[in-house]
Amino acid sequence: MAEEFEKILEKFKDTLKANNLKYTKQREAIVSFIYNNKGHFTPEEINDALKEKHKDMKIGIATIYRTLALLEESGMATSISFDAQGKKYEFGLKKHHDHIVCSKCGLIKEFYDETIEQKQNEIAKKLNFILEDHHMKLIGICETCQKKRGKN
Amino acid sequence: MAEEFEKILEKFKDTLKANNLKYTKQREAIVSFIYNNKGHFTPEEINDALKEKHKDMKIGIATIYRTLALLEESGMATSISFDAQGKKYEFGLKKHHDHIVCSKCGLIKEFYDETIEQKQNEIAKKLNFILEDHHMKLIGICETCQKKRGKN
DNA sequence: CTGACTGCAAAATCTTTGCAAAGAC
DNA sequence: GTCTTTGCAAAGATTTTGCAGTCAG
Repeated sequence: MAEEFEKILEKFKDTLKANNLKYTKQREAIVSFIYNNKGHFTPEEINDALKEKHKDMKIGIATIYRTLALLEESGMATSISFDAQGKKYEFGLKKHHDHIVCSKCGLIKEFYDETIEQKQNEIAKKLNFILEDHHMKLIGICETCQKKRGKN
Repeated sequence: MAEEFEKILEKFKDTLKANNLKYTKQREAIVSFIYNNKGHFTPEEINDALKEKHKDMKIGIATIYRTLALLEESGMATSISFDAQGKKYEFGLKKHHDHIVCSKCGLIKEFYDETIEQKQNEIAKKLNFILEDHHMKLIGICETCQKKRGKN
């Protein structure tokens, strides 16, 4: 696992170098945070977490946005808005997966289904699209919220 | 088709009545626009279109937002953000469907696939969620953009 | 009439940008 | 040294809210 992160970092450095960009503490911290906290964050959450974690390092929300945009452009992270209002994104370095979100508590779980992936390809072909990517989000009520129903 | 719209309007009026809300020109115009222009709009696009279409009627962006929220709450319309940055929503009164979006020109096509729908139910069950809804978005390059590749 | 609705403009959010200082190479 | 990055604060963009007048029931 540790070596996987090394590979990620290498790829990140290569991308930077290839584009005449610089490797900075802040950028490393952001990539590292995203990698090590596989989850779903808003830019602000990342900002707060890094401020907390690296008290010595200066970090600003603008840098988060800029780095996130950079990562997304280079395909190393993806953003998905889970809620039209809430503006919650996912930035992840993981391999492909889809999401199911609890409409009560916001819990997000991930899954992967081969059948669906194949079907998606068929559909794209039928509609004459070259498929590049996809996002799927299921919305439901999670186990916990089913039990304590009546609340929220 | 015309009678379908009548039914929609009836349902809308019923919902309003049931909640002690009023049936106004503005609300009708918005519902009507959404119904008759089955497509994908930003609130601002709806606002502009209505200003253009009903020059006599006053309409403000706040009303659009308020009505859209109302429609969404009552399940008569849904919003999906197609782009984390772009904040583009869909508000539709149609029956369920999913989307494929062209990454070059933004063209949106719709589709429906029974196999995927079934799989989604299975997945939700396996993860102990009660499935309520889902959104799926495929991203690719449409036929037109494939032909004029090199551009953007 | 009464209470909900509307437009407007101001406020609240969220994201991007300009700029001078700091840092990577 | 040179050119990119950074943080900050200001600017933009998007969405929500407060309010007094207007309108539906």
